[in-house]
Amino acid sequence: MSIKVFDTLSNRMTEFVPQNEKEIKMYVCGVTVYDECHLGHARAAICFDVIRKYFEFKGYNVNMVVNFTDVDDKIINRAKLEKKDALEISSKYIDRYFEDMDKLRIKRATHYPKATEHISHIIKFIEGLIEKGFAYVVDGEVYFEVSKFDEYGKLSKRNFEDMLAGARIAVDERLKNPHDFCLWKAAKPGEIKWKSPWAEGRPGWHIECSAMSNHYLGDTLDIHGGGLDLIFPHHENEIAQSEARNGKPFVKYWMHNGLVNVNSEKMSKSLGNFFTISGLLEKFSADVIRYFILSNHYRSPINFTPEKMEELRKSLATIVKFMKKLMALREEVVLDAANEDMIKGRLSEGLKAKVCEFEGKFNEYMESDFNTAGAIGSVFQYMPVLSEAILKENDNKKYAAAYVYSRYMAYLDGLLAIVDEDCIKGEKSSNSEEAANDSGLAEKLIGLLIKIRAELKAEKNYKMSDTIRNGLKEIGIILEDTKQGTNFHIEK
RNA sequence: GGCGGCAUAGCCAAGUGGCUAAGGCAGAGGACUGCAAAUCCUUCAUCCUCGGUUCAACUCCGAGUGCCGCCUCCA
Repeated sequence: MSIKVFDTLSNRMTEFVPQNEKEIKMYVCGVTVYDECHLGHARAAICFDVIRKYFEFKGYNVNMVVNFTDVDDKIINRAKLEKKDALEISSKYIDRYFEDMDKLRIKRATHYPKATEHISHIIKFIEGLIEKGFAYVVDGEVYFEVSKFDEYGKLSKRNFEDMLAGARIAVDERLKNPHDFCLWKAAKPGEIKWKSPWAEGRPGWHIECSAMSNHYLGDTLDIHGGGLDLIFPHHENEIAQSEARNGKPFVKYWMHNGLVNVNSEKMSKSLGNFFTISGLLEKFSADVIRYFILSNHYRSPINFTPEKMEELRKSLATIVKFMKKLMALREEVVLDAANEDMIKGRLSEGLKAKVCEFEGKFNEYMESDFNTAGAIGSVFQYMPVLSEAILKENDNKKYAAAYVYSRYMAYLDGLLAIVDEDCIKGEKSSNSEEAANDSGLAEKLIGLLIKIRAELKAEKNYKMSDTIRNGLKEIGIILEDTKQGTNFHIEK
């Protein structure tokens, strides 16, 4: 089955066909590195991480480029404020970016180009635009002449009259048209600057993406991604620059992720409802944050509330418990390339058909414009179905469990990264018996209390045994009686 | 003012021109338990309003209402 993607330019769902059969050229707008990354950045990163991984899962080789805007007004302002060099600021936040993204289990892109490291490409690109008559020089600065590019507005679906009606742009008398945008900006005294055929200065915002995508991926990209809020003016301007210069379609498929709201309001610094990734990671695991993002369709707006996160945490715990159950059932059997045929040979056709059904459904959702929410739904749908099927396997239960475990993990860990295999293995040790052997003093004490309580229970002294259980609960230790004994876990 | 999007159970959230409208959380009932917890099983919607197209619409079209985003830097 082919993959269908929603393309912002044509405003339609279309079948995905890359230019080269097996290689995908993908460019996603990264961040301007003047501050910490927030939940909105996380959403874009997670969405395109999964999209990229899914293409790879389908056998494509993805050449993914994510840029850093490491010079612009905001960075310069911040540098002035902190009395530092602009590049000091940007490199600090680039480091922070990678810290956050690594924690969120974002697979590294193929390239992370920085604007400041491609000044010569940018200048060359601007020169090309001037030569072709799409750009003009004013006082050492260069502007793109929007009226020269007939298709300007095709991505954001606007025209000049509509845009002038909005009239919230400051009119610069030097410009031929108020919508002309800056390609090269002259430096003010003391600002970071580079030599150019015009005044000493720095590139405008939009030009870096055109120049760097061209440098790494060529004239036409298969996919260009970014947040919905970048459609205008950023992506509109990129199209104008790239198509004006190269005379070819810039992008085959434009993909835009929806924005994040907080308590139904737009998340923004001015409203103060702003969540940084590092701040969120103190309260919620990376798995839950990813699960939050992926349980909505990537193009829809998504609303963040702490209550919802709690709800999702419980929901995700259900999946984790299922995986732990499989882990126990499979005993020591681990499916790998060497034993896969042997294991499959032992399983009934019925079980294999159910797994196949699940995978078919999961993939059907993913192939339909990366519907992760639907795909996750199918994960839940098949948990009881597969549980039952495994129990029917009689002597081969452990092989059945190993098989299902490996199939589920391919999606949950490998693709969506909402369940961490290490976490499943690690949490196994919250068993009281193991805890008693543990060197931790607290755990030894809990083990002792559990032992005392077991004796009280044997004497039917429920009043005292409940006192112990309730007392532990008050300090966040939850006891659970099972046939094998009492387990405990610590409530976060 | 211009452009675009959304409206599905108590809440969150997929989806489809006709077949049982996924799934999660919460709730209800049951099993298990000394009682709990956890777990398992069962159960819980006719899809904003009004028109139209159609043999058939929640799904397509039109109007209305409501919410949201973009039009200025923004993932």
